[in-house]
Amino acid sequence: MSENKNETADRSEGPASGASQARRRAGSQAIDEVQRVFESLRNAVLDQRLPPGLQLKEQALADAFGVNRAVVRQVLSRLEVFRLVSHEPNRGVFVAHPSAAEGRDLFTARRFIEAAIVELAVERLRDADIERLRALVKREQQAYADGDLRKALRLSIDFHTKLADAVGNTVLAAFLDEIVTRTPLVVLAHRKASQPTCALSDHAQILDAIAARDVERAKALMIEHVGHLQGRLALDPGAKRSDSNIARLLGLDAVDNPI
Amino acid sequence: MSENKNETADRSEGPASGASQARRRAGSQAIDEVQRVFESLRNAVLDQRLPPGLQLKEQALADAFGVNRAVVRQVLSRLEVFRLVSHEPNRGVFVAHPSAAEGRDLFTARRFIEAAIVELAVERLRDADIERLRALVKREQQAYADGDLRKALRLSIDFHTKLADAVGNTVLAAFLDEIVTRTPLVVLAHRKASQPTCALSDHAQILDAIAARDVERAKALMIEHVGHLQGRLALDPGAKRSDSNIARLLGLDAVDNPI
DNA sequence: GACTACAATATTGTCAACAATCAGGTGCAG
DNA sequence: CTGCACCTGATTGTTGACAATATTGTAGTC
Repeated sequence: MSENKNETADRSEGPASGASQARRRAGSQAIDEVQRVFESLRNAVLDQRLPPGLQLKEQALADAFGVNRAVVRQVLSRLEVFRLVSHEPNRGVFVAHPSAAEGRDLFTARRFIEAAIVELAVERLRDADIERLRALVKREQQAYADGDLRKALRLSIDFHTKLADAVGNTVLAAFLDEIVTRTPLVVLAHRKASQPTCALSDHAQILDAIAARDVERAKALMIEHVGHLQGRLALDPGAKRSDSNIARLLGLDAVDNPI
Repeated sequence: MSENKNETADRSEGPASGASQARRRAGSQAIDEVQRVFESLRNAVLDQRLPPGLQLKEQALADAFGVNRAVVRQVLSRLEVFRLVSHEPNRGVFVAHPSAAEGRDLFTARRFIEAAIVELAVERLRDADIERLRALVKREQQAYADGDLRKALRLSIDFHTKLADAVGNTVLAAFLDEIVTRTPLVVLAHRKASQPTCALSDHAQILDAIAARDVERAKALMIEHVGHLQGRLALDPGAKRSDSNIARLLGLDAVDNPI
C-alpha cells in the first residue's frame, strides 16, 4: 500500500544508470520508471542534495534519468502534491522553499503525529519489533562514531519512519513520511548556523521507554526530541525574512550540483 | 535570475465551495482544468456518488468534462496519490475500495488529528472564528431540519475542515482534509445497515467546549464524536470479508450513474 | 547612459496519432 | 457440453511534433 519504501538501497540518482533500459516485458515499463525517478528525487531531498529554489527542468531530468519527458512530468506532478516542489505555470517547477511559517506548522504537526505513533507503539509493539529498532539505533550510533554524517542522518530518519511502520497504522505512517520528507527542505532554508541537523541520539531512550511501556515518558521524550530538532532552526515568526534572491543563491552554491 | 518565492501554496484546496474561478490567467488554460476536474471528482467522492470499484475510463471522463485525455490522466494520477482511486497497470483506474483495516487506520488517525486540532483550537481561536463556526453549525442543523441530507452531510464535513482551517496549521488541515475525503469511500464500502452517515450534531457541543477553553472536554467530545461515526461502520477485524467482485457490484448498481 | 521595443532562444504546455495490452466472444476440437 | 486457441473491439500507455509562453539578449531612441 505505502508507495514509499525507504528500504531501497540508496542508488542515488545514477544518471546514466537508467540507460540500461531493461525492457521488462511485463507491461507498464514506464510506470515503474515513474516510481524509480520519484524515489531518486525523494532521496535527493532527504539527503539535502536539492537546494530550495533550484529549477528542475523537464528535459534535463529526462536526459539524466534516461526517460521520457512525460515520465518526468508525472513525477514532478507527484512531487508537487507532496509539496516538495512548487509549480509555477509556464515557468517550471522549483524545489520548494518552505516559509518559516510552513516549517513551524510542520514541526507542530510532527509533535502530534509522533506522539500518536509512540502512544500506539507502547500498546502494540512486540518484542521482536523493538529488537529490530534497537539494531537500527545501533547502526545509527555506529555511523555517528564513524563520522559518516550523511549515513547517520539517513538512519536517524529511518528510525522515525520504521517506528511508524512497525506500529502498523498506514495512515499515520504516511503522514509522518510526508513530514519527514519535507523537513530537509525546511532545514536547508532555515538552518540557524552550521548546526549539525541531528546530533544526539535520543532514539535509544525513546525506545527504552516504549519497551518499558511507559507511555507518558515515551511521549515526553519524543516531543522533546522533536523540539531539539526544531530548536536548531530559525523559525520564529519575526525572524529573518525569507530573503528572495541572493540568500538563496548563497545557499545554492554551498551545495554541489545535484544533477 | 528567476525570483521564485513560493510562499502561498495551494494544495488540496479547501472544500471547494463551487466554481469560483474568477481569476483568469491568460496562459495555462488546461492547468486549472486539471484543478477543476480534480475538484469535481473529489466532490463526487465527498457526496458518496462514486461507488467503490467503479472503473473510471479516461475517454469517458475526457468527454464528460470536455477536456483532453492528458488532463484526465493527470487528474487520475493525483487522485491515486490521495488513495481515492487505485490504478491497475494496463487495466485502468478504479474508485478505491478501502479495506476494513484501512478504514480502521483512517479512523484511528483521525482521532489523533482531530484531537490535535481541537487542542490548538482552544488556545488559538478568536471569538470571531468561533462565531463563524457557530453559523456553520446552524446551517447544518437547518439542513437536517429541512431533510436535505446531502447538504447536511456536506456541511457536517465542512465543519471539520473549516475548524481545521481556522486553527491555522496548514499541515494538520491538509491531513484532516485527506482523511475526510477518503472517509466516504470507507462508508460506502463498510456501512453497517442503512444507517445515516452523520446524524446527531455533536458539533455544537464541541464548539461550546472550545469557546469555554475547556481542552479536555473538547477533546473528549471530539473523540467521542469520531467514535460515533466509526460505530456505524462494520470495520471489525474478523468482520465480513472484503469480498472481491460481487459485493462491489452490488454496491455499484445501488448508486446512480456518477458522471 | 538608461530605458523601451523587439527579436531570439529556451522551456513548458497541448494534442493526436500510434503501439501495447487486456477483456470478451467465436469457433473448433475433444 | 467443456476446454482451448484465436480473433476482435476497446482501453490504456507512449511518443513525438507543434503551439504558447517566458526569459534573455540586442538594438534603437531619448
